[in-house]
Amino acid sequence: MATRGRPRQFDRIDALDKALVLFWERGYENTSMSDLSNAMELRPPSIYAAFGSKEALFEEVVERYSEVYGGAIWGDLERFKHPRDATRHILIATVNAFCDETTPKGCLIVLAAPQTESSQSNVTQTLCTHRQKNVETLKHLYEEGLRRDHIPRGANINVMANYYATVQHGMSIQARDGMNRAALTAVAEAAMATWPTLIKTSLSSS
Amino acid sequence: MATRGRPRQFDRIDALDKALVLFWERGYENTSMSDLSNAMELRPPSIYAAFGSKEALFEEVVERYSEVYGGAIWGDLERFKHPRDATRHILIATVNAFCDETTPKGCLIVLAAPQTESSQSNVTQTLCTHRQKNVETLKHLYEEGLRRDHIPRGANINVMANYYATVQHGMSIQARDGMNRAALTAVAEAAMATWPTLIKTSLSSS
DNA sequence: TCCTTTATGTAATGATGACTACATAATTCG
DNA sequence: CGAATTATGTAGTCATCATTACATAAAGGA
Repeated sequence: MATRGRPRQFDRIDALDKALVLFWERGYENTSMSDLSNAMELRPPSIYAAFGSKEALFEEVVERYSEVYGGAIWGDLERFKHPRDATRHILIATVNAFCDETTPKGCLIVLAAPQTESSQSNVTQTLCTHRQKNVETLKHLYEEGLRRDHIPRGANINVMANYYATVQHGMSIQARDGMNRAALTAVAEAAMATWPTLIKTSLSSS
Repeated sequence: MATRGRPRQFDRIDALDKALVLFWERGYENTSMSDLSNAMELRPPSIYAAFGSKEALFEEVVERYSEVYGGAIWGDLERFKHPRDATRHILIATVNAFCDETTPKGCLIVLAAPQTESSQSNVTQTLCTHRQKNVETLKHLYEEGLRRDHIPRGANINVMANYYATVQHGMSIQARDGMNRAALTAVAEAAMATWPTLIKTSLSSS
């Protein structure tokens, strides 16, 4: 894009990834521009020139997080023939991601900002939207399962999607609170044990 | 205690409850002393005289929240003969609490502060401890169930406690994200549908 | 009544927050 | 080379944060 002028003296993606780790560890509010400046090894004007503002930087961090870390969980679900297998993969990949020793525990999308009830900031809106997107992904997965007769007609796929999303969100809290891989795996297996009952339409509501 | 001196001109509990609502809605970091001063209708010196500091005020808020709102969920579980019924009560009472139109959605203990990975503040420590306490309560409930043969020997009660705690934590996120009562109830029922499988010791790990 | 004690209100205080003005450096274009 | 353009570093700006100094008010004890 910009071919004129002094070239940027740092790798934009490298810097973004350093900001990502910081936001992931500490959350949005608890990470200051001063912290970011230190971690990214950049002076504030360079950060502002490259990313615009703290909020815009965070938005980019969330996008990158979705691609890099979300991809391992939500990407390429088509390879699973059965939606049950896809769901199990989602939960197990979640455990793997949340317990990776080289990254902060739990999910940035869930943990980076407390949801304020009133006067929603852009940051909380962004995170909420991303969480909703995952619920939608689950719904589409189960709609496809209905179409292919892997899930019986009459099963409440909204409930199914909400249920597995709820478990996954809860796992972020637990992982950050220190629950280990074995325990989280057991929780994932427990959630999968519900599958046969869940698809049997016995449950009410939307 | 203090019988001498000018008497306090406000109700300490009233003021605490007003602070509670604010912290519940906005979280710890997003609530300033200025906000609190307005909501509590007190000047900062009165707040500091009565509560010590923002952090100490928050600690008291968490205690009161546990008593008032936690009590409806975790209190008096002995009245249930079967741990399954107690667990169902916990989840349904959770839905009722999270969807009460007169209070903020979800749980203060889960939502009031993002868990920072490194350099844990006192606030995040306090909240983490309270969450762990709930897991312990579930464990004791299931230990008692084992003793009374309501849960078969060999069932992994740690997994059970972790699982239901995870679902409950996830429900906070979902409630704050806007999930309605019907949908949350369905999630609670889905979680209860796992019970028969959960007690059948088929699941591994701790 | 006067002294001690505690509470309140006004108005700071110092720290830290996000962000930027400005001078300088490094590049491309003509 | 010189002009235009973009990036960087220094050193700020202004707002807001939690907290408090100080003067005053309201109570009990002697």
